[in-house]
Amino acid sequence: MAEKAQYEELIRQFSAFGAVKREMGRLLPSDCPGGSAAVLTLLGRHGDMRISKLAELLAVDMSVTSRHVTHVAERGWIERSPDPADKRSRILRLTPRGQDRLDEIAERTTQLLAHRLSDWTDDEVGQLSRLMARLRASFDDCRSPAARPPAPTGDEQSPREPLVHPVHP
Amino acid sequence: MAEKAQYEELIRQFSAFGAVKREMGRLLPSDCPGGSAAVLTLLGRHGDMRISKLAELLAVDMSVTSRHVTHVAERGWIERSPDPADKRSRILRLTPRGQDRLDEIAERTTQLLAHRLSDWTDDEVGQLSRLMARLRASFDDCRSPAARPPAPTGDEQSPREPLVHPVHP
DNA sequence: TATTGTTATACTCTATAACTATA
DNA sequence: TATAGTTATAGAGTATAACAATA
Repeated sequence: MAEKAQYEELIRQFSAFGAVKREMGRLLPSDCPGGSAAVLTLLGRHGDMRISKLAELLAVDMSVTSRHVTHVAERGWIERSPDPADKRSRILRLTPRGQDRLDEIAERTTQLLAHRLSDWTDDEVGQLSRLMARLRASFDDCRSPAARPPAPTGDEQSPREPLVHPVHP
Repeated sequence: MAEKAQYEELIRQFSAFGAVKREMGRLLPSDCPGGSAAVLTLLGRHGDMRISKLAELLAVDMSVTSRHVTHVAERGWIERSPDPADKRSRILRLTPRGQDRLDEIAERTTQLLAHRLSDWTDDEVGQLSRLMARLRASFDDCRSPAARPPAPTGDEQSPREPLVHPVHP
């Protein structure tokens, strides 16, 4: 348990982080805003899924997810095929063109980070990653305490499902 | 210099951070959205200043800052007094009512963090603060390389000016 | 001419609520 | 009745550009 002044300092850092986020957003292609990029990234990382699952990973409302998905689907970056197990659902899948778009975005963003964080050590980048993952987990845990395993205790970080989506299926 | 996979992981954490930010925003009073809270916080931390300075600290365009300032001024939380040294400018100052509002917001947000991060050590909270401050600095440095001291090298964190605004002046 | 600040406009992201279709 | 998804609407944040007043 930390002191109040430390929390206030942390909150200021949260606020200032917006500037970093906006600079990252500025290098996205104009036809692929942040929401679309997030959809492509999560589909590339976790593989095919339905909208409700994507909404959970994005941590936004399903209605928001639906709009992002429509945007990327209209550009041919994903396909929505019917779910044989549930006719209400559709399964989202990255298309080859979507994978290309994702690769391009990943290339741009990692280059920006490599440039900005050129004087950071490998370990420092890892530390920031880990702490931010844990921060997200700490907030998630409090959201639905009943729907989670008893005591996570450890440092569990990012992906709950390290699935890898096959490139160009 | 870190590996590409590490940067990609960090980018995913940046994206996921939005959920934390939104949850923090949800506990703000409805008449004091995030932009207004940021104005009050920075005025409380750095003391009286003009809009252009505030825009720099917020790292947003001055037009955006102007709107936020108008919002808080309309509610009597700050005063805009003429700058004797430059008739184009006005000096922003927190009012007692603004200070009360700020205290209330700080109380709510620190309580939320204290609850969510109850199992974090003092040191871990400090680490995250430091790394996020350095992240922001790394991005700032690249924005206007000519307008900065030659080689910051160190871990310099948050406030460039640790001024403290007198409470209830 | 350059700078400070304001306003108008447009775009992105988000949540809530109402709705359809299916379970 | 409950759930998956869509759409309409509203609100917050931001950037760009045009503008006024002053330096």
